Amino acid sequence: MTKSTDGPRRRRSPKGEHRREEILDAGMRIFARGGYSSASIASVAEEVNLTLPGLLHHFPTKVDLLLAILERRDINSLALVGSLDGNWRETLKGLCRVNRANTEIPGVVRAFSILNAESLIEDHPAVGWFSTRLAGVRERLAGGIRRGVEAGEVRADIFPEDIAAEIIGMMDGLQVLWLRAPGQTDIVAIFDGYIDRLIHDLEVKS
Amino acid sequence: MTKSTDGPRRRRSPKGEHRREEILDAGMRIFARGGYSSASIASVAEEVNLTLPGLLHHFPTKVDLLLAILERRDINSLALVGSLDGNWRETLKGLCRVNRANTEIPGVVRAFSILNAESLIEDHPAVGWFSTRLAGVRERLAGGIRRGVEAGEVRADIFPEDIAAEIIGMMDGLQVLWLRAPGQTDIVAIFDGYIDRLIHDLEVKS
DNA sequence: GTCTATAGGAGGATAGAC
DNA sequence: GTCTATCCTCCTATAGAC
Repeated sequence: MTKSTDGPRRRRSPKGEHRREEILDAGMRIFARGGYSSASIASVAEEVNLTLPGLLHHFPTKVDLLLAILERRDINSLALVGSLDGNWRETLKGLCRVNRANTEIPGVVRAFSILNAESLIEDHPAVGWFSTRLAGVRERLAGGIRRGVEAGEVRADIFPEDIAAEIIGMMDGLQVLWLRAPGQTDIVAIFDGYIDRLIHDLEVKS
Repeated sequence: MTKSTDGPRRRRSPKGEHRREEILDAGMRIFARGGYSSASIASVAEEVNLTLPGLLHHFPTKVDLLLAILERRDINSLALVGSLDGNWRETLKGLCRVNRANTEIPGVVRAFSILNAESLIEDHPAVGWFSTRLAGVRERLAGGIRRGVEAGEVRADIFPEDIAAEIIGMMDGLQVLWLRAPGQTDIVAIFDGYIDRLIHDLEVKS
């Protein structure tokens, strides 16, 4: 009853909790360099000055480590997801802010870009997470656009789900281009320009 | 002088040449399932009813096999690249045709989507190929749009390189979404709709 | 909570016969 | 051109001491 209740909180000692966070940070860095399958958890252990068994005490398997990293990302991005519920124009502008903020954390973007494609592999441990996440973001985005249609602000001859998929595809695709050639890709200007045109095209002409 | 001249042609026996093609096809299928690093060349050998050393006779290392697959893709896509040189509107419509044709070969799209992101990894054997390819396609695309500007058909206040990057990002990103949820993503309709709006937005208003 | 030591397995590549 | 047999390296994970 004291240990088997594995809720989101209720962790061990403060020191262990701190170690846990360190390991998650290091894991993110390692996965950012090589994705999941080609990365070794031994290198993660090395990054935090632990031996391999020492690390495995906190995360029994490599999959556990990956899922913990993904889970933490979910929690951290709740604030951003919250911004998907207001006015449709604000929603799209919010995505521009997310995109801009992402340029400050290329390591995180890198890890998730690689993991995103890698999770297309059958039986990859992250398939579930990315599928669920995609469905959720797409539904929220489509919902925002749909409310714009219902409010008479957005053209009624478009499909909100398709527009949502288009936007997500653009964000993800641009990130890969940006990571490959950062100096030649002004991802902020490109995405802002795209969203500006999209807003203009979606608006009901007055 | 007879063997050391390793030009693009000049292969061994007809039977060997046939085997070579079989192996490349099988390699594509295997990489489509798991990308490069998590795939084993032994499974490729199994697909063509060869032992591992038997396969390594044709491609000495795993990297050689990967590069041969990429090289062949280059040759096969020359026809498509050729279509990037005409009128800017036709160029963009040509991309729609490529996108539509891609829905017929999900295996190839899958392999290249995974490899594309995987090659972001430092020292990945495919970095060079994807970098060169991206630079080439982007330059050709931007060139087409630039000629549209010079012809007075396209607005002069846009950056052709940025628009080119935007389009490539959209194509690549949509492919990942489509591969993850094929039934819920009408990639042809979405990309066609995007290109239609883009053409409209780029046109100089008359 | 962290260590040493080690089991156990998979994958890439080579040597040499046919 | 294809095989059998083998080597070596790297990785995940476990056992058990401190």
